[in-house]
Amino acid sequence: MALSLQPTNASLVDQVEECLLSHFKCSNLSIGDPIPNENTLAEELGVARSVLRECLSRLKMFGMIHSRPRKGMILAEPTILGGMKRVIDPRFLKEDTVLDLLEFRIALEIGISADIFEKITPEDLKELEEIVRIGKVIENNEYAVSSESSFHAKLYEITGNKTIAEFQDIIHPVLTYIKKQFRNELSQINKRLQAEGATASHADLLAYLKAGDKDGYRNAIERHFELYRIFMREHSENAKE
Amino acid sequence: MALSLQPTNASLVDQVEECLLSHFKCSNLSIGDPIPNENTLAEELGVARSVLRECLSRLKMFGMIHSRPRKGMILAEPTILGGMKRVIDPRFLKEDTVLDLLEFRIALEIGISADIFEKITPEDLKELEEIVRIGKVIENNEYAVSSESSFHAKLYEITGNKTIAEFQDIIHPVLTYIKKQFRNELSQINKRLQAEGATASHADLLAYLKAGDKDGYRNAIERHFELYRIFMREHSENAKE
DNA sequence: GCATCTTGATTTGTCAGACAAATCAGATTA
DNA sequence: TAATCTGATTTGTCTGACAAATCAAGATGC
Repeated sequence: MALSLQPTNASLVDQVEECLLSHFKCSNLSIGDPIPNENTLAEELGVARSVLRECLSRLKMFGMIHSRPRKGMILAEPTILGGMKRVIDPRFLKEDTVLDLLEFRIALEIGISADIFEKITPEDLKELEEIVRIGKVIENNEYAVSSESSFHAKLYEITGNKTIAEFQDIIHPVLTYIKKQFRNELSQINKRLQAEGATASHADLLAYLKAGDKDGYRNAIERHFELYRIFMREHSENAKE
Repeated sequence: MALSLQPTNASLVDQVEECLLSHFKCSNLSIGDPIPNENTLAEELGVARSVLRECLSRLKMFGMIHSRPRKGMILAEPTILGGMKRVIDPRFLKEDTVLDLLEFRIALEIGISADIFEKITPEDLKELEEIVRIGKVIENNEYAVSSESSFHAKLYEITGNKTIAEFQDIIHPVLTYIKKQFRNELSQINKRLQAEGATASHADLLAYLKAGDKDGYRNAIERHFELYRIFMREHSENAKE
């Protein structure tokens, strides 16, 4: 084991982090393998245990290292979005970033259309029907928000892709924030769209899913999000002035 | 300021992290605002400075806190994907996760089609042309990989969405890993697809972009990734057996 | 001989205190 | 008034200590 820090002007913790990560990458360690104890690592790196522990603490945040007293530390699979979850909060982010995330999320949901059609089962359709049914019953109610989110969460779940599903879950607070923060603008645009008959409800989406109409669905899901697309366009134009 | 830790069985650092984050969320602090110095914070939380520093170190990793000697610490906007960047490496991840990321990335790129058509400029088209031209010249060369990635990076850039562009950048090593790791399977599938004429090259995609043919582009981009879709399908079927 | 208990060692988790380096504010001096 | 010096403050790093948990092995009792 050759752990040596590159001389930079970065803090020791940053250097140690980089060194440890690259060491783990190169040393063919796999998940579950034990790693040396803190004193050994600190000594080999030539830093104090406190510095090493700050670095280990970062890695533990990602689930990349598990530690138990006396048992020592082992490598584990990092939860890719685990760290992100902590800092994604509209209160921490600039408006630009929040809108970027909205666009990100919409693009992702449109992009999974093909995956959905490939993997959807009759059971999934039943669940979606139930969600839509409940959503209609409690329309204009506070619970409509929960129905809204369960519908989309279910779509993500159908892909069978844990990372995508987790992403949708993490980004959820951003969406509720946007809906609340820009309620007036959104509602105005929505009225215009509904007057034109250019909207697509969950029921419409479900109908295309049941019919197996992939192209129909794809157009509908784009219409479903057209509200936000227009909002973002108008909002960025207003911001320019 | 009322910083109190909830009694749990989590480590002190985890508790402090949660407490600090929720405190920052609730206390209407905005970007650039100074936060108390380490000794004060540690005292108010009732923990040692080392524990607090482990927590601050985590937050610094996300760029959420900037600190300079003597000047103290200030709040900053976290870089959402900053932490992710460090741990996304195929060597750390299980195969399932790597394939999830591939699917994630493909879905995202398909999903941004509408955004691209909305925002693309003549200059963008010129750049894409140049990238495609270079890619053809050096076909079957090691530099083809670099052309491949610049083409897609450019597409992401056109969206004007920093978060999406950064995501593409971060996930890039995963793709090169997959191409290398599953070269044989991919090449077999590719031959079959090319025999059927079911592929779509960068030149094809560019042609649709230049023609402003949105539907054509969308179909082409799906064909462009069909190779990976088939691979994932076959791979997961093989894994079942 | 076997099961149980005790003891000691190891490792992480937490704490306390110290000093260096950088930087700022204010006093001092030319 | 301008430049310099001094001291204080804050982060960055180091050292040492102890508690708690756990495991291994030896000791003890039957």
